[in-house]
Amino acid sequence: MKEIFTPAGSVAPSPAGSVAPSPAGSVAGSRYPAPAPLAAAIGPQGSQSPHGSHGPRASHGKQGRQGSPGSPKPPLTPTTDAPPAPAALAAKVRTLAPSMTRSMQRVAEAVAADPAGCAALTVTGLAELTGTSEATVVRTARLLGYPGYRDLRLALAGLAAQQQSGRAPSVTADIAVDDPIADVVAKLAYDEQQTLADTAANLDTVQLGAAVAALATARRIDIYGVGASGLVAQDLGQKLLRIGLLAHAHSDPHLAVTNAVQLRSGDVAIAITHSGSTGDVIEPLRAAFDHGATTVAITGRPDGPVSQYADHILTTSTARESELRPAAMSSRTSQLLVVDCLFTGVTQRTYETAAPALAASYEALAHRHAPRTR
Amino acid sequence: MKEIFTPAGSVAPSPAGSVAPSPAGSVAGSRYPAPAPLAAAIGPQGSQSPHGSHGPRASHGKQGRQGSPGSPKPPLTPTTDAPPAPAALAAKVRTLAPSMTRSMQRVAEAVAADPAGCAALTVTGLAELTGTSEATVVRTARLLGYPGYRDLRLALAGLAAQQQSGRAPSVTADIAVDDPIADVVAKLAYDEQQTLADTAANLDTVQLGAAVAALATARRIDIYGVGASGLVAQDLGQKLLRIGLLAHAHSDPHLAVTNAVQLRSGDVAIAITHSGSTGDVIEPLRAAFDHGATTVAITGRPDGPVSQYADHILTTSTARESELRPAAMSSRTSQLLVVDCLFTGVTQRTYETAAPALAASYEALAHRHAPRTR
DNA sequence: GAAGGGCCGAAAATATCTTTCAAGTGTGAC
DNA sequence: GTCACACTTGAAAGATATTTTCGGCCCTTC
Repeated sequence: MKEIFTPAGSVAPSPAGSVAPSPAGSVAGSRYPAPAPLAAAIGPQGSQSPHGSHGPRASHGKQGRQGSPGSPKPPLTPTTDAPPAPAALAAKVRTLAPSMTRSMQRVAEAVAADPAGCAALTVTGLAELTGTSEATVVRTARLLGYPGYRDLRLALAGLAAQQQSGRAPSVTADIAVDDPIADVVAKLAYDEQQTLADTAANLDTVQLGAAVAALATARRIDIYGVGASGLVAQDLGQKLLRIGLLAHAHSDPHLAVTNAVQLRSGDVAIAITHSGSTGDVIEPLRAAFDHGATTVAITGRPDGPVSQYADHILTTSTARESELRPAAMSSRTSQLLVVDCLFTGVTQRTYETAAPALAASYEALAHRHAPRTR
Repeated sequence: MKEIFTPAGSVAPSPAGSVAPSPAGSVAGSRYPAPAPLAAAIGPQGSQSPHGSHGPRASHGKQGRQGSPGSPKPPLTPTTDAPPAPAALAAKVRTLAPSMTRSMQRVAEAVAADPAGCAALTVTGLAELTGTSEATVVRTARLLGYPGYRDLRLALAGLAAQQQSGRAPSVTADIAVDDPIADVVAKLAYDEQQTLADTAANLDTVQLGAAVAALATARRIDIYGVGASGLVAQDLGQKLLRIGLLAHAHSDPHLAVTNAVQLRSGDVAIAITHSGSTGDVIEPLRAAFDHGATTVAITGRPDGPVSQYADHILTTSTARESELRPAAMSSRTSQLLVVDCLFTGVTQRTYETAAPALAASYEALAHRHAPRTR
């Protein structure tokens, strides 16, 4: 049942077809036959939205009324320019201000000054705030080119979201001791995103491809890592085991070395070390290297000692660190991305055997979860 | 419900009086004190939700025992749906999807697939499009954390505007078996970045703060996790140990339970499980809960069984998954971010002791690195 | 100073959203 | 296999919000 959502993205393009099996879907369209050209032009998102299907942005059935030529009502609505106000709302307010009455100006002013705040208000609320009436608010919305206040409000919400997202990257500062917890979350997330981007940008895909090729055909795989990198090593080991490869992550340096000397050509050894100079990891890699195994280093210091014994070097990124943000944090993020790339690449290469293995391991775990609660 | 706007209205200082006097000229809105009060007014709207509809359902098994001592937060509802989602709506849909009914899933799917299009629809229109009823649409909006459909629609409009504004996450295609390795790297990195953003956006900072407070003063900390989550548990354990806390990550369920019964008030137990229903993790948490320890759950299913025994629930994000991108991958990324936040928060709180401890552990490792080659 | 035109807001009318309630549906117990 | 139960669902009633109507007031013009 959950799989409904996995393909959601792909199914999306045809909402009417996939989502609404019932013929009722057409009702909306039939009820509001032909939105006046004005409405079509006004639709805030209407122009870009690829979903022409539910075009019936059924705001009001009487839209057609406005289209009637020679409407008795004087030029309340300047049908001349009615483009949706995307972000140029403030400019539009200024442009149209002269043609506005006093009350309308008050409304327009409030809207331009605080889109986000106004978006949270109902027509009554905005009327009270500006000391005017609902009717005036609606008139202002019309003047600004929207069918009604409802649509203006929607546009306002969009504008507010844009504005807010614009000043999002203001949290790039370092984490301070007295940062509120919300800032900590934002900064950590931002930093890790940055680390990921850096890593992806700097990762040598040729080296990666070579490492993947070696892993895919390896008879046996040993992975070395200690400390924080040890967990990454175990993560990789777990993953490779799941797709049927004979992988083992060593955290004990002595055992790692004694196992490394068993390796030979056709085997693969992977060392994970951020500093590139962790003796406990280099030693087993060297042993493996000397015995003819293909060796891979995942390190943040490609110029470090570990590279001497590595056939393929995968570079992880080094983010700025601080007292409240130890290097282990970003290096781990970076290493895990590399590990994921390795795993995915190998899975691709060995899809015939990996897919069933993955399915089997998933199956095997199912019974360990208590029955769903819903 | 009308009282929502009363604050806004009353806060606005004598609307007619202050706003009216100057009829002419500049549209400058500096005069309006509106922004702050208005923005503030949005908050209550969400949390205050007049109808305690969620309340009865999720009566978690906490017998009156509230959070840890010194927890600064008032007795708020234990449910996590406090904030009106910003832009992480797709993630929220994924997280909550399993707990939805079929009809609600259809609605959620439509919303996630085409925010812009749905924002243009009334509740009736969306109901017809998805072949459901208005009631279902409203229920879905509630489940997603909004007071009603109206607010969901507003958020949708904002989301649509953001997407269109540029940073459109267009290339969200799934990883295919025949993707070149460079694409794999790019897609994985992008997905993980997305996961981080989602997690950060949906993380309940109140719960997080409470968990941090509990950890900072804990006499002893036990962490439970198996499988992929086991590595995350160990990561957290390692980190906390480094700043001088008595933390231990258990991967053996039996030992975990036998240790859990040793815990008592003032201790903290943390369970990490993506599914929220991993028996091997729930059992020790329950034992700890029953013995009076403060319990924390880090899970992707806040409505899962594990939450019954959790004083504080930290929700991780659920990214879309596929054959080449197992759930374990994104859940791990998300969990690690939460863990990092916990760690950093605790470090802040215990800076006096944590800083020297960190320095000492760094020092202790120095000699294990071979001399740099640079 | 009076007449006319247009702005404005109160309230009615309409649309939209929310809640209630009873029927339908699947599930598990016996 | 049948029954009872709980849950889901949509239709319709009820509440709110938006739009329209209409008449009073102010300002301009002669």
